[in-house]
Amino acid sequence: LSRRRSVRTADAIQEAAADLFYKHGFEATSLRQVAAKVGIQVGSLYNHISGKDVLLGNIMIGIMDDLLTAIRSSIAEKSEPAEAFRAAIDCHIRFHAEHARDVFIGNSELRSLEPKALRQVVAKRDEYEGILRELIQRVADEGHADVIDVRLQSYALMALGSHVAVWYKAKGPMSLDEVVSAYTKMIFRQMGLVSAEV
Amino acid sequence: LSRRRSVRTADAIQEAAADLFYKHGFEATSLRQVAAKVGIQVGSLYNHISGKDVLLGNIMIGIMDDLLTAIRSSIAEKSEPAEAFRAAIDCHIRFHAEHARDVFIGNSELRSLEPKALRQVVAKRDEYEGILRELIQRVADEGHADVIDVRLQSYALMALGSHVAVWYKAKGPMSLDEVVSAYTKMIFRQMGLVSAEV
Amino acid sequence: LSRRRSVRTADAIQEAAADLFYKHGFEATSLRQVAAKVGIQVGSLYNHISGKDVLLGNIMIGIMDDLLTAIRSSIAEKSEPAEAFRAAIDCHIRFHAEHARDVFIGNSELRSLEPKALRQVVAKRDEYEGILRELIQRVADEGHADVIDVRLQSYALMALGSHVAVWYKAKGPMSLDEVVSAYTKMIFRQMGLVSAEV
Amino acid sequence: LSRRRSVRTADAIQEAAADLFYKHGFEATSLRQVAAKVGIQVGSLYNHISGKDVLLGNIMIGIMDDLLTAIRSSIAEKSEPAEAFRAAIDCHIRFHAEHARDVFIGNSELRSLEPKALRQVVAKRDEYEGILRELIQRVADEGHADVIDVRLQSYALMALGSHVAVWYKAKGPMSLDEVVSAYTKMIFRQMGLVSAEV
DNA sequence: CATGAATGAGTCTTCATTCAT
DNA sequence: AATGAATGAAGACTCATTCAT
Repeated sequence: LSRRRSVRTADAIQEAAADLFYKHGFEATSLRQVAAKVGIQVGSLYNHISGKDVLLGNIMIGIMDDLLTAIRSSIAEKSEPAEAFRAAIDCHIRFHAEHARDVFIGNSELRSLEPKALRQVVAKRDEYEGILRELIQRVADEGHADVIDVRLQSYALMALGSHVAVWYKAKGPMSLDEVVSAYTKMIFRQMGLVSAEV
Repeated sequence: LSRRRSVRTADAIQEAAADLFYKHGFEATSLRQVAAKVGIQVGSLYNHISGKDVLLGNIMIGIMDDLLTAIRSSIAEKSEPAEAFRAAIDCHIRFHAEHARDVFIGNSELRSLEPKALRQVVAKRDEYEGILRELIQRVADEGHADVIDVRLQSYALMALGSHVAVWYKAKGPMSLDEVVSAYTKMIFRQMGLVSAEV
Repeated sequence: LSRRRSVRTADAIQEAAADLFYKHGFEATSLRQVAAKVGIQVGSLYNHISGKDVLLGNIMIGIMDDLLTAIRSSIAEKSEPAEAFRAAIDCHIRFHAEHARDVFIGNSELRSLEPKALRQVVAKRDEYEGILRELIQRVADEGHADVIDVRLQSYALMALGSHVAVWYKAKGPMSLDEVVSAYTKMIFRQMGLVSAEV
Repeated sequence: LSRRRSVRTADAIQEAAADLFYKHGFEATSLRQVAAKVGIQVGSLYNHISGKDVLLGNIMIGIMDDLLTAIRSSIAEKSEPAEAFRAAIDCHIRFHAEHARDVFIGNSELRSLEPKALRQVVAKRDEYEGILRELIQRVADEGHADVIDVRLQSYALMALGSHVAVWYKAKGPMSLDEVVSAYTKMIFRQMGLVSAEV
């Protein structure tokens, strides 16, 4: 059926657009480039998307959904706060390293979003940060950690994630596991948590 | 003298452009907007700049120079590694918090730079990171710190700086001194440095 | 039968197109709008029409045919010139008032017709005006009227018809009968005809 | 100075646009055509106009202003109602015959106007009709005329004007004076006015 | 120095039309 | 018959840049 083909084209458009938005930025990317990358004419794009803004919006919302899904499932069955926190950090660093492109777009193209999509994305972003913050709080409440400032601590976590996405390369000198392990130690220390405990 | 006026106009253009690049991004900013903000016509811009790219290049190089000057003078007369490191962190966080606009541009518009300017900016950026890394290394060598990975540690520092620039507001709930102090503590812990020692 | 359904769809397309051409004009109406109004997809239109121009041509030719049929049957069995003329005016005003949409399209979209259809429509239009002109001439020849200029008089008649179509609303303050009666009087006076005579 | 040149270009654009809107209609006219007719590039148009709609709006408002100015000055110093009415009709027919292009645009492109310009044009149009209607009313009040319906009578006048614009050609068989004289007689008769009286 | 008209390439988007399913 | 993806041309409009005044 052509139904499948259509879906494939729509996906290809999102993929191509994400690649180009990553490389050149949303504003600097023309739909001509997107169409060329997909292998269709510019006008044909409009059989699958309703406009350039919406395309960006969908991509960014999709990214945030993936991120939320990942973090939620990572902590799903951990009842111990410290255990959940460790799992969350693992997921957090790993996701950012493995989805560098998407993470970068998610961080840098917020200002190109139309108001409505912006609100949605910001809401999801707040939700994500809320999850991290609650985990930090719970670890602190349990008495295992000596958190200086929960808000700042969550910011620091977000910062590390975004930054890993910038420099980490799969073919670089450190394996992803090593990176995750090193960052985990650093974060634990930051919070006055003794790594061994967890 | 009209010489002065000219200089003032040229500066006003850089200021206006930086504001707009920050708010809307380089690609999304038109020289018409810049001219309007300065209060002149588009054509008149070309009496002061030679093109849009060069304008961006100058802004970014200027930012990097300011940053380098700041960090250098902060550690100028500190002979003790730990003392110098503490001063550098203080400067690093403070600069990023106080120059949010410039820092943001410096991080997000690299890809809009023409090759030549890009090389210059990247060189300065590498230089800056080199300074941080050397400080970390020296502190580690002295034996006061237990650094997990020097490179990662410098990355983490850079990440925190960029991120502070995003969220810190002069009128927010924390004073700049408090922010600096908290971040300093967190970084010291990360490195296994006992704050009290320094 | 699907034969009937097909005819019904074809008619619905003409109806929808006429509505839209009336409201927005031929050039400003897209086939997408037409299809949407009918409740089918754009591509499906081409099972019933062969193109946008032809659609317009058919509509306009249909309108002219209706008009010609109406005027002819209105004067069919009137042998007295004055009687026939009165009947024709009645029909003329009434038709224009009752078919405002079609009349408006017929007047305003001539320039959007392709040459061939244009010739056809203009021929029918000339034919219609010829009928009016002949009636005027006959009334004048009979000596009952004092026509200043037959051509101008026929133009005036055409003008009134087109204009009635613009302002007359079925739910307005005057009934159609009143409008017809008033216009008839005015035209008779214009021609120096005493209304009572006829 | 270039000031004059600029004004001339701006005028040339309005002229060219009016010609093309007349010939092909607003929707069917592209700014490319307008620019080509003026002898500049499409983009250059935007140094003089702010958009296609505004261009149309300015043209139509200009037309209505001209028409209002003409009718007002035609009746300026006539104190006798019948005399003023005769002068108004003269002006009305003459203006419509001599400004066929503008009148046609004024009548046919109302639906292409943006709401704001539409309101302005409709207001001016109402004002014009109001003037005609008041003249008719005054003639009727004076007792010289037997007007069947003032509103209809004013409509009829408007209709004749629009229609004259359609068929009258300066090089046609009738001189403009003859046309005006014939129409005047016809209108007087319509209103039961004895031409000789005035 | 400032102006503003002109340029020409480029932007997103819409459209009538075709065609395989 | 109906669908919907694809096409290619065209639309209005914006932009960085140039240059005569």
